[in-house]
Amino acid sequence: MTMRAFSRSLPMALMRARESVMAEFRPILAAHDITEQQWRVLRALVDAPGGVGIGDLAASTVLMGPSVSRILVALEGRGLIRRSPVDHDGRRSIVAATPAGFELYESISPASEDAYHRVEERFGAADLDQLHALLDRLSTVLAD
Amino acid sequence: MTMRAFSRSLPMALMRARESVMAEFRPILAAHDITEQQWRVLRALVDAPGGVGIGDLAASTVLMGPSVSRILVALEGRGLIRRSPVDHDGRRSIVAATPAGFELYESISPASEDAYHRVEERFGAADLDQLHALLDRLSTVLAD
DNA sequence: TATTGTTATACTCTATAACTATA
DNA sequence: TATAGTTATAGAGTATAACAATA
Repeated sequence: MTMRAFSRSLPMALMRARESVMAEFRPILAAHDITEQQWRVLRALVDAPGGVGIGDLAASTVLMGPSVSRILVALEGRGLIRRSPVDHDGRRSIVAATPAGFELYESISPASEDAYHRVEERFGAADLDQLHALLDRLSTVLAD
Repeated sequence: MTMRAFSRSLPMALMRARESVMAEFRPILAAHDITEQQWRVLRALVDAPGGVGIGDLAASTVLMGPSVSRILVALEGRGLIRRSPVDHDGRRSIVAATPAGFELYESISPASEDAYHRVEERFGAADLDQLHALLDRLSTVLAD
């Protein structure tokens, strides 16, 4: 049985690719004093203007519950998000971006879009579509 | 200009895919009491039996220098790697896996190969090849 | 002076468990 | 009892700067 070379490691390939892409995005986030994980949360909230439950938020951002809790405290402290109680269930709460949160998102978004387009330009739009499709399917078939 | 949906984020897609794949590998590493990053280092060393410089090791494993330093201390403490001085340059050292390091690698490797084959089976060998090709090219075109 | 590698520091996230409040 | 979310804790990595040794 032939051993796969180190470079054929799928997790490594995915990580290297992610690192390469994030190198384009990281300076933008750093300039706005927001971590990658905080940005993931903010994006998820902007994408769901009606608000999201905290458990769902953790799942959609691929973050642990405790991490989400701490991130929400930080974002709340900056006035970027707010929590609302849920009727008939005092355990839950719904999180949503505040106007300031949307504003921060909008101020970061153009540079982020530019970075994405630079990637698209260098890599090719068709290949990028194909890559997205493959990645989504990989995540889907491996999900239990 | 249409906003890309949250789910179209390339870094997110790469991370989700990596998470899905790592879910297959993580229990194997945990069972051998080795972290993901330690495993990356060990694999890199097994892949380069002649040894590698520490700077090159950091680059090839996508780890920071200080992280590599600490990981090497840990692996050295378990007798899995050794350092050798480099002739004519007292600043450098070469790191290589010890027999115990190769042995640990060999004891983990079969389960790791199995996991990879399970992924291949569910995802399709041809698509996996194509994914690898796209990921490698993405990393290449974005490398400065 | 520049380079290789280690050490120091502050911050963040992971991962698990314990805990609180509610259902 | 089970669930949603927070808090506590231990461990590891990120990122940068400072440092020692050597070139």
